[in-house]
Amino acid sequence: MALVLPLAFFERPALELAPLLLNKVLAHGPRRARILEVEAYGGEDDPASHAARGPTPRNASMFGPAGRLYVYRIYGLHHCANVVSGPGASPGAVLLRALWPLAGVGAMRRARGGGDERVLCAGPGRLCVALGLDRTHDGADLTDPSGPVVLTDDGTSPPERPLTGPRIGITRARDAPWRFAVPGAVGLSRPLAPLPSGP
DNA sequence: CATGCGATCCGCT
DNA sequence: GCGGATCGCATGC
Repeated sequence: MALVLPLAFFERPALELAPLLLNKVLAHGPRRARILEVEAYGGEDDPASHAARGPTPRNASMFGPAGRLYVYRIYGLHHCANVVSGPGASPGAVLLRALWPLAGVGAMRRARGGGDERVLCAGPGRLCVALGLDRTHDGADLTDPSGPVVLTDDGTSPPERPLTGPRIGITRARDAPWRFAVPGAVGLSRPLAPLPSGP
């Protein structure tokens, strides 16, 4: 039984929220997919974040309440979807980088013009096409059960030891290991090695 | 007002 | 591996 996550769940900084989003389920109508890979983006303190230089019409959602979607267009053609973090209206968001298709796979494949199950949602731009997310969903309230897009918990816990590594494709703050992924997951946007040491 | 370039994907080489 | 597609914003004249 899948429960829509409450606002309180999102009321934490992006870096803290990011690993907790792993294994949660994003639903857009009949299309549902499990979160496999994310990246945290902060506020003024994070030079790689869209929020680093203050609010604009494009990134306004990052400066609003937590638990909303922040969807933006990149390179003129692709969309990227983020979960806005908290607390309150402090800027920050978690970029969704890869999902695993759970339901509505036919619709996803149609939207993307075919493709292997493992590739449908493997990448920030791809998952937006597969789930049918674009700028019109910017600001959508993920905690509203009657809204178009919701984030649910189907009882699968986040991994105790998520894979971590540097964020992809950025030019500033390249060293910060703010990318998180489910260990052993098939269908990541790019490979992510486990930490070299462990108990 | 002009320019540059970015949290990307795909097809061809 | 490389380049093309192509939008919105930030920056600098």
